[in-house]
Amino acid sequence: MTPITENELLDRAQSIAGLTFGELAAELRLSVPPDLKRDKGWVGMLIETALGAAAGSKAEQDFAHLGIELKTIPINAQGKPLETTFVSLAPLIQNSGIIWEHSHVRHKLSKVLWIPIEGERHIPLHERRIGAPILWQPSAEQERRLKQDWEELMDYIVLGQIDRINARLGEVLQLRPKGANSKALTKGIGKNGQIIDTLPLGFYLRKEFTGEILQQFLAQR
DNA sequence: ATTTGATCATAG
DNA sequence: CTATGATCAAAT
Repeated sequence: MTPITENELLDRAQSIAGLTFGELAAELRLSVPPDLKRDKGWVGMLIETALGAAAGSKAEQDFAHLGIELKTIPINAQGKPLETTFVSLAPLIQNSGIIWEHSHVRHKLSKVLWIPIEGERHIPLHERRIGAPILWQPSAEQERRLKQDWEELMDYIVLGQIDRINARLGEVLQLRPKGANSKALTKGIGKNGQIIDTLPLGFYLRKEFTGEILQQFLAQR
């Protein structure tokens, strides 16, 4: 049952707020793993299922007809993010001519339904609770910062400087490995413009940025 | 204690 | 491998 309207999606998200993972999983007849060590995406799938997102879909956004991307975000008791947020893989080849306006990062972040979830490891997984949903669109200033980082990071990639990339670059957006392990390889552009084997990289939002989003909405409540 | 780099499961 | 969903854990 996929939500037809934005309000329907929001209502459904509101209705699961306050539930524990155990309670929601029971309703959906899903089993709760002991922890997330081997099920890192379990909470995301749980929430997707509960809200009617197409499971395992390859679509650009979870609710493409609504133009909305769904993201869970683990928070501590103070409401601050415990992890960075993966956005999308970075295009390491055939990327000349790609501009911010047409980027996957911008598209995915154009409208996000954030579901804060309790993420502290001392709370048993089945007892962790789901928070109130936040429907967010980047402000002009937030998008400006995202664009600035994206352009800086893409320059490294396009100009054959992948070897100089690390997670310290970027104010709000960073590039980090995104693969099965450190042996997973993909094609990239080398120092002399040649094709090389290199680690796949993904764009991630820094915790400070997502923390700002959460605060922005807490302040208005 | 925090951040960077590494890693896990699944579908196609 | 790419893309979905992310968190783990070694290094700092």
